[in-house]
Amino acid sequence: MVSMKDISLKCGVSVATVSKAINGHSDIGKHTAQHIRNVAKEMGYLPNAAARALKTNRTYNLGVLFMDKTQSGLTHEYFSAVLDSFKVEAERRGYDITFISNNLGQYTMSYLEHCRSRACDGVVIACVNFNDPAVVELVRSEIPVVTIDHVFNEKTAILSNNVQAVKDIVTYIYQQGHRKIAFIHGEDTSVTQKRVAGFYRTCQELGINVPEAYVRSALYHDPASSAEATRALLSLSERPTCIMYPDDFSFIGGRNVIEEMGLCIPEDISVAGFDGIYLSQVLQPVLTTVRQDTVSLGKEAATHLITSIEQPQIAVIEQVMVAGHLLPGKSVMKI
Amino acid sequence: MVSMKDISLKCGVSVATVSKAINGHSDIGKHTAQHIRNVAKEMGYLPNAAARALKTNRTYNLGVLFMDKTQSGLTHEYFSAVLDSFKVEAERRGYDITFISNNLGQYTMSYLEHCRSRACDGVVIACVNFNDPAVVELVRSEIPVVTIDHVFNEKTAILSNNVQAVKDIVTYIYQQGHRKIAFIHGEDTSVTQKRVAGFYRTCQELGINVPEAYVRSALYHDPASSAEATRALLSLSERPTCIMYPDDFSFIGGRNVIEEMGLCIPEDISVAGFDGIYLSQVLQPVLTTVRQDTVSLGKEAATHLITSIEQPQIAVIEQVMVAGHLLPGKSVMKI
DNA sequence: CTTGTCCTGTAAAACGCTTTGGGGTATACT
DNA sequence: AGTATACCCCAAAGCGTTTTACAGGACAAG
Repeated sequence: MVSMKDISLKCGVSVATVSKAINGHSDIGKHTAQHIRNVAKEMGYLPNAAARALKTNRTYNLGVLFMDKTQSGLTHEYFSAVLDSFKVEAERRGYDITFISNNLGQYTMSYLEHCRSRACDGVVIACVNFNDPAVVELVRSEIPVVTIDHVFNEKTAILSNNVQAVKDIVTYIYQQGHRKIAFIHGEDTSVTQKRVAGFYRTCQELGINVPEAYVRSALYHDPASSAEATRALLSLSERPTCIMYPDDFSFIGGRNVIEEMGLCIPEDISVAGFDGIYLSQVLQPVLTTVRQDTVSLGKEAATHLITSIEQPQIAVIEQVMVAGHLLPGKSVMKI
Repeated sequence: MVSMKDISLKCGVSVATVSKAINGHSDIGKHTAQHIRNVAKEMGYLPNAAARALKTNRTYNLGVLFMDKTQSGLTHEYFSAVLDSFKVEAERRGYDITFISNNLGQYTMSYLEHCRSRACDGVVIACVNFNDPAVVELVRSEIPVVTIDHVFNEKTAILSNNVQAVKDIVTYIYQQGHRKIAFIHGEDTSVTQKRVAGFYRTCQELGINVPEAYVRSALYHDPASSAEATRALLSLSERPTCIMYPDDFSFIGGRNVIEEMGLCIPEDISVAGFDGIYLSQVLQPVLTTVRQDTVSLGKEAATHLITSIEQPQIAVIEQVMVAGHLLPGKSVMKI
């Protein structure tokens, strides 16, 4: 590996000069600086990230804490999409990303310790159990953090506007003429709470009565539990005319039950999903759902994190709302 | 951040001694070593990865090159699953993982340059265009590399046994009594070639005649193209009794067409997928498919990569086959 | 001619760690 | 007692950068 020393030798200048030339400091003559840069490129010079990090305490490395109960936030399409967008923006700004975990080799280290040992410049947290003490420790630390879909008072949060999204889709369903709308929600998280609240409030605003039996609990990303909830809803004496699912994927479970009972979507029963994943748009009929803007979520997260790293003075703790986007589909019938 | 120097001061020994004690070198007295380790833990010491890397030229960082045409290998369930398993094994062995891309900030650097600048100890490559000169450059470099689902002569490859997998599922379909089996394959890649070859060979071994019209081309992960292929197959004068799809997800497109034509799976037409993703197992009827063992693929990749890093003398360039696993499902009818 | 100022460039220290090459001290062996 | 042998431990160099403090020269102003 060619180092600054090699360049300095070839150019007949000191390493200090090389460093400054490469980093564009102003106290090196234009001519010399350009020459040094040319030679550097020619020799295939690459900055040694470790050395730079050691000296400056900046690694240009962002930590990513992504994990769900099954230990794999990665296989969840919504989160992979957010992560992917985060990655793109981070790289555009010159940052690499590294996964944070709590066990490296024989060591068992906390998330915070892992970040510190790798000297991450900042961390994005999503898709984890936000009550985990190890997560809380990280959030309370001195390391810049942004969270996705969860608010901690001390750090910036990027939030999908779940309340608005639910409102939009419920309103749409209402406009299609539905008055008996059932809502299957996921397990208890802050996101779920927002959605449930949004559902009740919107119904109230629209003057829809919501029988207790119309609101049921299931699990995210788990068609089986949604299937069960669907079965319960369809066996009510007063059936809903439209069922909303925790997410597009879970809907598959509901769909199975509906077909099993010989009912047709949307003629006999209307349905709606949440997330707007690829799958939802290739189903027949196309699922009515609301797309979470994963691209913006990831990008906003990266932007805010990097700002709070590079310009701590202007960085503000805030909650950034990212709007969803209704995808009408064909699964809610006009009645 | 507490450093070895702080510990050395507190313990009244030299930093050299601290380093050796912490790294378990044998030439430090048992008693002293233990004491130093205790103090280190007590003071919350964490090794500085950058300093260590600078000195030893080992970062305990593995590069991951994952990307498809849409710039996001991440949102592809098969690859995310492989990556996730890779990550788990790498972390267990004490390695972090970092994504490799070709643009960091204003710099545009090749993959190889990126790896070198970050001093990755090794790289795993999957889900990319293996003809890309930048990828080839990386593969030909001095950096340890393993590839997934593609063979380069100079590096170890981890391969899902596509030939065997196709053979297994075709044989199963045959045993269910089918003789008119159609095969929709994905775009032309080495994986596709293996599968197509496996299909033809198995059919030949079983004595099945395969009309040219029964083998059709579509795209991976693209229900629309599979839908089209399905339409073509179903409009043949001599319809196949079973259709095999490029992957489980694409099958959704075929399924739509089949339902649209008022046909039932599997009574009127049998179908089979490939991959064994979660979705395939929650569809009704459960899809007959072959699960690619993503966990083993990721784990093997990590294991081989780390071995070739840590024990270059015993590491051998080889092709590791990972067997698939038939999931019979209910979508192929006994006839 | 002196002083001050700008402009370029340099020397050297420091970041935190690992490792080489001894150097003491105690124990064992002649 | 003298010498060899372990056994512990240390000093210092060096990994590739960045940065501070400063030096030399040119030039303008006084």
